[in-house]
Amino acid sequence: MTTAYRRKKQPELVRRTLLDCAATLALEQGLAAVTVQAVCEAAGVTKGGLFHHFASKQALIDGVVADLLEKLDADIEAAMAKDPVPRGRFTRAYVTVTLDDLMLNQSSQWTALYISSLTEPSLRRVTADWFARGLERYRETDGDPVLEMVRLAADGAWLAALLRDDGGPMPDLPALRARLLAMTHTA
Amino acid sequence: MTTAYRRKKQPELVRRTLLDCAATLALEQGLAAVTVQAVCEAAGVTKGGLFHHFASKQALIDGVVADLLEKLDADIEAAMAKDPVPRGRFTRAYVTVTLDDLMLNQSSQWTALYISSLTEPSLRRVTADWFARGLERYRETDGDPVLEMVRLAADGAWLAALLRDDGGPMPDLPALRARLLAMTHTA
DNA sequence: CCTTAAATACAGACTGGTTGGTATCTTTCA
DNA sequence: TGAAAGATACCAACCAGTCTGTATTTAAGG
Repeated sequence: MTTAYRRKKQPELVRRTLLDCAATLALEQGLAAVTVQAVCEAAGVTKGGLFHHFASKQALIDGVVADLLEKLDADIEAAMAKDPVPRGRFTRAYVTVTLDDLMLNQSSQWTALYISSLTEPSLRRVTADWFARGLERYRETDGDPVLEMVRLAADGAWLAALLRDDGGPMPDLPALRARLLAMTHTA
Repeated sequence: MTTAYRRKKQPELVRRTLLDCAATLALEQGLAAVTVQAVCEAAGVTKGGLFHHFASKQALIDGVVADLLEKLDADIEAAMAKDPVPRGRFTRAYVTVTLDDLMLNQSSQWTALYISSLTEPSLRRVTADWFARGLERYRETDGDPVLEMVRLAADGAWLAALLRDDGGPMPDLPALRARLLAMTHTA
């Protein structure tokens, strides 16, 4: 870890690396494995370095979750921009973003971390707010109970993907995706 | 904690209490709050007592999850016994048990703990096995993609319920239940 | 039935290791 | 040169787990 003196200083990159390593640790070894020391080691930085960027471990975790939700927001809005039909637009974007990510990576970057965040009451609040905001913003076009059910099914698929690597059953994602999207038009 | 000498010894009840307290702690304060000391204190027992009943902390957690899945199995089989129609029977039982529990308790006994178990890779395997077993056993009557989607939606509702207490949006459960059950018949 | 001894069910202090966090120093860059 | 970036050493708190001791049950023998 004495290497960081020699390499060119890129604080923004170090910060990102710390966030990524924390997320990866949570994903691969569980939330309990996300210790400050472990994150530092994975990122090739010492504790002094980490605490220079983040005031506390909680700040680091909060940063990871904030990053996660921010990226999710951006992806959803990008998907919505391509959709000309107002009705169910948000739901389609939600389904698309969710399932496409599950299909691309055999281990979703977010899924495990997102689930982890649900176990910690403080982070639960952040996540709950995110959902409440999204629902309220698009209530007029996506308030239909059928659309709500479609989104719930996408969440369920998200959940199932968590268990995929451990031998859990996995639905046919492309077929599920097509079915859910079709339901948003017939509603 | 010197009280346990005076009170009548009921090892089976103490064991149950320890399991319940561990589950409650995970639910209300997050998985990180489930320390051996905290569980002991909540159960009115010292560490010596806890480690008399459980060989390790992991054994305690495993016991909690095993209890959870066992009860879930029993509830599902009871619901299936009342259903005369073979096709989709398992899915209907799954939906019924899941949503009825969510509707009864404002904070489901299992939900948080079940989610917590997903963050720990070792417990993830147990849960994945449970799902795989259930799916394989009832593949003939409940293998239809529509039924699968119905179960996923129930899982999604389960997830949403976790966020309910923190201000998250909550679907109309009775309506959702009716809709999902109806879909198992038209499939 | 009463006594007694083994087995069970806990109490409570203690330990080695790990945790998040801090204080201080060194290097790099503008 | 001065401020940012990071290293190193260190600490108090806390963790799971162990050890030894004590009270309570249980069961056998008389």
